[in-house]
Amino acid sequence: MPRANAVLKKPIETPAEAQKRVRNRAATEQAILDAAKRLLADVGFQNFGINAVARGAGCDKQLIYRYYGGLDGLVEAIGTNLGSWVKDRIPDDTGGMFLLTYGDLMERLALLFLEALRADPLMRRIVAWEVSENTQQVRRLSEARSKALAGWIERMRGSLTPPKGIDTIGVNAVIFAAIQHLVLSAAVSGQCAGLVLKTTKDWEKAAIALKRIVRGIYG
Amino acid sequence: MPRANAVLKKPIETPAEAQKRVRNRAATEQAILDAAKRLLADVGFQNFGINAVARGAGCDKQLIYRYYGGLDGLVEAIGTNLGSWVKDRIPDDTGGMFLLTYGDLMERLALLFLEALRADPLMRRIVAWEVSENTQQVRRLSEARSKALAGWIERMRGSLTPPKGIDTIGVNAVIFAAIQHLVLSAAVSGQCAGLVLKTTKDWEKAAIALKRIVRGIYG
DNA sequence: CCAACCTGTCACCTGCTGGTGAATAACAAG
DNA sequence: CTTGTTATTCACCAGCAGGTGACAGGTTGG
Repeated sequence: MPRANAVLKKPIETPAEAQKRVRNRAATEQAILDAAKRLLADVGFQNFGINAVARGAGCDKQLIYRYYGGLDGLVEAIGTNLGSWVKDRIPDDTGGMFLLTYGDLMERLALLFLEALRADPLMRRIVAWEVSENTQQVRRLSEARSKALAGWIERMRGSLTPPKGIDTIGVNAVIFAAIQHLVLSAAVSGQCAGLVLKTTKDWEKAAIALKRIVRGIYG
Repeated sequence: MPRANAVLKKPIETPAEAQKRVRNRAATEQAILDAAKRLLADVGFQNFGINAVARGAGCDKQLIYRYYGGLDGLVEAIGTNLGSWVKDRIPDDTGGMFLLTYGDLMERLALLFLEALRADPLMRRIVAWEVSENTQQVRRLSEARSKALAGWIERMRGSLTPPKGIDTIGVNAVIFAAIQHLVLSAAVSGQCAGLVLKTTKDWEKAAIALKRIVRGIYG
C-alpha cells in the first residue's frame, strides 16, 4: 500500500469496462488518436488539451507523453492521419460526368469541396484553427491539409488546361476562401454576411450563387 | 499592518508611474477598455481574460467587475464601441467617384472592405473569433459588427437598384466571405489556398482576381 | 525461479485562471 | 477634525491546466 492518505480521483470501473481493458499498446495509441480527433471535432481547439484527450481516451495522460511525445506529437499524428481525408470524403472520379471545360471542372470542385467540408466537423475545426493561431501545431495541420487539397485538385484536373489570360491561382484562392468562410460561419452561427445558412434550401441558394460566380469568370 | 506573512505580488512602482496614478473613474474605465481592445488585437481571443486585461490596464481586476460587470460586460462595451468602426476606417462618400452601375458599387465596396479589414487587427481577431466559438460574448460582437457593416453598405448603395434576376444577397455573401477568409488566412500564415499574400504586389494580384469575380457577375 | 521490460496508474508539483470579501487610500461635506 | 463616499488594491480561495517521478502489475526471456 503506497500511501494511506491517498485520495480517490477516478470512479471505480464497472466490470464491463474493466474486462475490455487489456494491455495493448497499439489499441491504446489508436484510442488516444481517436479521442483527440473526436474531441477536436466536438469542442474545437479551445478546450483541446492533454487532460481532456486523456479523459476522452479513458487512459492516463502519461501515455500520451510516452506514445506521442506530448500534444505536439499527437497533433502531428492527426495531420499525418489527415492525408487520407480527401480520398475518404471526396470522390476521386467525376462520377461518369464529362468535364469539357475548365469552368465545368471548377464548378464541380467547388461544390464537392463545399459539401465535404460541411460534412466534416474535424476539418472545419482545423480550418478555424488555422485562421486563429499561428503555432507549430497549427502549421503542421495546415500544411497537411493544403497538401492533400492541392493533390486532389491536381488529380481531378487531369489533362484539362486552364484558360489563358486569367490568374487561376488567384481566382481559385478567392473561391475556396469563400467556401471555407461560408461553411465555418454557418456551422457556428447559421449564417454568413446576412445570408441564412441553415436548411438544405438555404444551402442550395448558396450553391447557386457560387456556381454563378464560377461561371461568371470561367464561362 | 494587516498580515505579517503577506507576500508581495506586484512590483514596486517607480515614482514616475506612481505620480500619474490619480483617482479618476472615467479615465480608469477608458484604460480598461483600451487595454482590452489592445489585448484582443495583439494576442487574440485565446489568452483574452480578466487577469490579462487587468494586467494590461495596470489596475486590479476587481475594477473590471465593478465597472463593467465582468468580462461579458467588457466585451459588450467593445461591441458598442465598435459601432464607430466603419466611419472611422472607411470613407463614407465615394471620393468624388461616380458609381454608375451596381457592379461599380460592389467592386468598390469589396476593395474598401478588404483594405479596411487588412488594416485593422482588432476586427480581424473578432472575425476569427466569430468562426471559432459560439458564446454569448462572441454573438454580441458579431451582431454589432454585422449591423455596422450592413448599415455602411446600405448607405453606400444610395439609390442604386440591384440588378434583377440575381440573388444579390447570396452573391454578396460569397464575396464578403471570400474577403474575410483571405485576410484572416493571410494575417496568420501569409497565404491562402496556395496564393501567397505578403507583399503589396501579392495583394494587388488578389485585388485583381476579386475585381474580376465581381465583374464576372455584375458586369 | 528471477530479472528485465513494458503497459498502465497514481499522486503530486507548479502556475495560472476566474472570482470574492475585506481592507485601504483619497476625497468631499458637515 | 470627523464622517461618509468612492476609487483602488490586496489577500485569498477553489479549480483546472501542463508536466513529472515513482510505482503496480502483466509479459517475456534466461
